[in-house]
Amino acid sequence: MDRKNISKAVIQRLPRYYRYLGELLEEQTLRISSQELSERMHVTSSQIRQDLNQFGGFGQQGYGYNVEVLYHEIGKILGIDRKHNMIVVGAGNLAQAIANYTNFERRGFVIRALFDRDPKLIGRTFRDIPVYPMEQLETFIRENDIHMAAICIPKGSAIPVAERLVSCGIKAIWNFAHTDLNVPEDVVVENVHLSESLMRLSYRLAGSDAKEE
Amino acid sequence: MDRKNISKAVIQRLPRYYRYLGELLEEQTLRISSQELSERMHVTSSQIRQDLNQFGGFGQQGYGYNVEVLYHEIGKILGIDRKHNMIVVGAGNLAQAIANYTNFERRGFVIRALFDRDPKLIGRTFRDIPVYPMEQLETFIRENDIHMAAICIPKGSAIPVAERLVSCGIKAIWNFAHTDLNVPEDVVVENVHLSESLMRLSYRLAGSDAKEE
DNA sequence: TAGATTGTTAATCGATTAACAATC
DNA sequence: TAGATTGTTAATCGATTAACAATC
Repeated sequence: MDRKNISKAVIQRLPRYYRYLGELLEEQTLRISSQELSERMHVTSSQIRQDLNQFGGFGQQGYGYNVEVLYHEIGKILGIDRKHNMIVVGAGNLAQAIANYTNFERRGFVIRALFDRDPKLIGRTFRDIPVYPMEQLETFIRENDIHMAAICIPKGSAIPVAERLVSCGIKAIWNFAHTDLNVPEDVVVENVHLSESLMRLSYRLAGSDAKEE
Repeated sequence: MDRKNISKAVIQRLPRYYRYLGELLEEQTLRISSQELSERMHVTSSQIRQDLNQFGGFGQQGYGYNVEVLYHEIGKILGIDRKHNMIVVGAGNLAQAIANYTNFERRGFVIRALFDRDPKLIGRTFRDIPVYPMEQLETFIRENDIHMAAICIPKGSAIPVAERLVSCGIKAIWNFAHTDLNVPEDVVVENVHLSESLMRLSYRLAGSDAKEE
């Protein structure tokens, strides 16, 4: 499957399909048509069929899609059919929130350690996940088959930390620091810029006020 | 200014412009051309000019843009020239992270209270922000001019909580629960679905592996 | 004035939707 | 077989980029 030409817009939507299919699975729904799913998700059925067909013909004419099959196929596409060993740089509130959230682990994302420079945090554990000093970052990554890292530290140190992560082979960075990272082509970065998200909300709030008047 | 026809793509980029202009301001840069800014931000200069012109002619031919003026203009557009009173529903790790992050307040987003149903959390404070019981939600919102709320609770209770928020006049919801909310037209929702963000990272990681081979 | 750079129109590119033949 | 619904092509719509006249 050549993923190079899958558009960003489709990838953006893929996890949402996965979530809705998971809900259908819990409701023990066996099959669903693009039409029914489109009503639930508030998107067009055309888009659903178009999106899914980027990856293969998962449906069946006259029947629709088998919920369980489609759920697992999308899971495979998203790479959550395998285990991902992760670390989190930073051990503050946000890092703790991520460490304590058990659902990531259910999806195959296993957090092996947190790293912080604060001596008060080093040695503590969250759900049995230990906090180590920053000095041990590289060694731990190399010795524990880690290939994903979350950055949950203030923006000032995020860029040098990203460089350290890249230098010891990390290929995917989940970046919560309020800055853009500059990484080599073969490293992927997913930014979660919360301030920007909040500003977009505030923009739209201002806009909806204006329209009311 | 008619905001109805501003495209989603532009709004998505607006806070990022704001961030870069803030950095330029800190560096005491007085003026910047769309060309220079495009190199810093890795977007086309054409897009920058096109985007900014949706809101007005902030630049000057032959000169470029005055950094300070543009910074404040975008701030106004984003609605961060005024104060927004917020509450956070939930007082767990994620809510604490949000409460402790002082930068939101610097942008005008003032968190007035957290709400939780856990008696162990009620009465605690984070940066002087108190945690109240869920029963006081409506009264507090009505009496303290709150018009934004963050939802940081498990998905099971997110939908009824959103309904309670809407019923007492909340017009903007920052939703961290892993579910979609169904709200009236005049209420805006900004979703932060962390699991989905992580899955997109994992998808791209898998894709970059494939390309290497 | 000459040079620089915006604002804006036109051209291109990509994404979404509509339509329908294929097929279960 | 008849009905339903996909997979896929074509049409539409929107967003990005290129180009350049306007203008500081």
